[in-house]
Amino acid sequence: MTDPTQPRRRDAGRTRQILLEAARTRFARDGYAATTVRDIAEEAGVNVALINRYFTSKEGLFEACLTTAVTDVRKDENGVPVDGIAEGIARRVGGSFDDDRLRVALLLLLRSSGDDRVDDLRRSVLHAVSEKLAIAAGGAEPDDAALLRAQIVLATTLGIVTLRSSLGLQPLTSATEEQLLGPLRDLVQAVLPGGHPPHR
Amino acid sequence: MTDPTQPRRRDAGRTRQILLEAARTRFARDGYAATTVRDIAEEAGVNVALINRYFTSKEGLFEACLTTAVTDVRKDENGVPVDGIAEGIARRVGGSFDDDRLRVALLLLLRSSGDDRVDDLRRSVLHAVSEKLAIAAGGAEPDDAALLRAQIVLATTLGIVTLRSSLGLQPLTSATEEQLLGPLRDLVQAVLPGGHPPHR
DNA sequence: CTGCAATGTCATCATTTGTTTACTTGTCGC
DNA sequence: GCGACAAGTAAACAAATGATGACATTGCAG
Repeated sequence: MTDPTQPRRRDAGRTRQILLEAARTRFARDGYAATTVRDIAEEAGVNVALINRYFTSKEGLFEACLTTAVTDVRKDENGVPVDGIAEGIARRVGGSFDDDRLRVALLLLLRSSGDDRVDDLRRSVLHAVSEKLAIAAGGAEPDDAALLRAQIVLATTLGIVTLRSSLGLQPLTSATEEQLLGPLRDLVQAVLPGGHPPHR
Repeated sequence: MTDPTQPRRRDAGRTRQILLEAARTRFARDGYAATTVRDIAEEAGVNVALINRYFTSKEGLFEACLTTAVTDVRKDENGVPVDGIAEGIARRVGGSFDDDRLRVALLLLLRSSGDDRVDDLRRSVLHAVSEKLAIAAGGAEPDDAALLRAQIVLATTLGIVTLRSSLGLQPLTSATEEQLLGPLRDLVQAVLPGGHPPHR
């Protein structure tokens, strides 16, 4: 009675991936504590016990999600041209749906499970991102002032993603990539060194 | 055996306030789901059952917290001069400890309990803030483009508060109000109308 | 085909969490 | 003082949650 057209098999790696995917979206959207393992299992269409089988615990699953998010962000960093920082941010926060994975990754970096070690990971990744940003804008090894400016731009990016995805604030949420580009260009040019002279 | 020097009395209003205060900080720091009523009661030094007595439920307590946050934000809006927007933001996100109440209020506006009605409140308040900001910058009734720019500045503000309080990202977290002022002045002047010409 | 390891399911457990109920203690008008 | 009501306490409950172990099923090596 089983459908022979479907190549459905018992594949541990596949269900592991499905679980990871479901967990990523739920953790990113609702946060760690508000997401139950049963929620994740149901969204994945998978038995609850498999979470503990493949990831030891809810904590372990969250850490695995964060690891994939870190990978996504790191991979994305490499595609950043020295110029076009504003364009990159606009695409990342407002881009089409197929870029949604990166937005989920960014949201995940804002979620905490309470585990100190995992929090250190989040912090270090965001710090690395701001460094890359500062270098892309300024060139050389950035000092604290340049890093601070880069982190302010990063704060803008994360703030926009948050307000769009979890608040639905209008018109920000409906703004297209093109509509975001103008303001973001002004912002990046003014805040990061390399544009207009920073101090008057 | 009770200490007569202490004017300690059974004061319903007082314990209600203590509960509210404790709940505000916990909800703002850890989020709704991650905060238990027992946590709040312990931090307040008060019996758990009193939460339900005075606020009906955990939801009710959260709503009360949000109401105080809304009041704080609304009150703060009035003190905003038409110029000095950047100065205001710098003071709000990086100001001395006695201004901490407003930062807690801003964080609370980012926390969700899952209740749609309360979420509408959060949304409407943030929308009102961005409107005030757009008007302070542009003068007249803002169109969508001006509103969008104001909301981007708001996103920056909320992003900075988040990265400082819940991530401890350095050097952003240690930056003083004065150190934040420069970049924020550049940012506000470039993003909001009224500074340099917005489109080149 | 057959055994056996891998994969998945089911039932259940111990805690935690929000809430309620019955009770005790303090406060204040009289 | 005293009694009635307000304020606070303690115990307990039901539901939810993360986790576990025994059992079933699949699929592949031999």
